[in-house]
Amino acid sequence: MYERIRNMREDRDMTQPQMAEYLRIHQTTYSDYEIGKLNIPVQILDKIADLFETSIDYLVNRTDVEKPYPRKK
Amino acid sequence: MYERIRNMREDRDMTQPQMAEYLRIHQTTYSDYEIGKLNIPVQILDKIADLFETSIDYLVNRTDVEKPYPRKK
DNA sequence: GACTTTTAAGGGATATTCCCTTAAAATATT
DNA sequence: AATATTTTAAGGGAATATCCCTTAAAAGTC
Repeated sequence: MYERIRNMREDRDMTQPQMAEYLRIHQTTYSDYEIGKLNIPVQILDKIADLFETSIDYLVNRTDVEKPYPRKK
Repeated sequence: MYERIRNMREDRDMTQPQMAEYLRIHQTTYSDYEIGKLNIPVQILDKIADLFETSIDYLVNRTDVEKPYPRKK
């Protein structure tokens, strides 16, 4: 379901437990997100976009432009 | 909470019932979103970004660039 | 093939969601 | 400036979704 997030994670050689720790959630919850079993809350997408240096729009397949607009604040 | 969404809606002279109809949810649910009482699901943000011709990143205050990323597909 | 690492299924207590009714606030009309 | 109308938000509850736990299944290593 969220192929892009999975691919970007693997590109960075990160495991689901590592992602879960960064996001402060359980590994199985993270797995549920990647699979698309659960909706990913925007707060989580926000953190993942920061980590991968991209936009939420890219993560959720709204655009093919990977590079984010300048980060606010 | 989601000042930006509220402001963009008002800029377009749209009411909450109109937004709710477009999103196919109840007006009170939409109000809950704008106020920040409820988390806005990404599917809803997606539709709002389309309607306002901007990005999810802009809607949720990740960037100050209002114009949307090139739309996919 | 056993061992380790990584990912996903099953299941359940709890938290959240969404909508309903209704109230309050804002705006328009006379 | 009172009243009617429109717009927005509070309270509350049934239904749903979430998150995590345990455990199992894949995938990778020796």
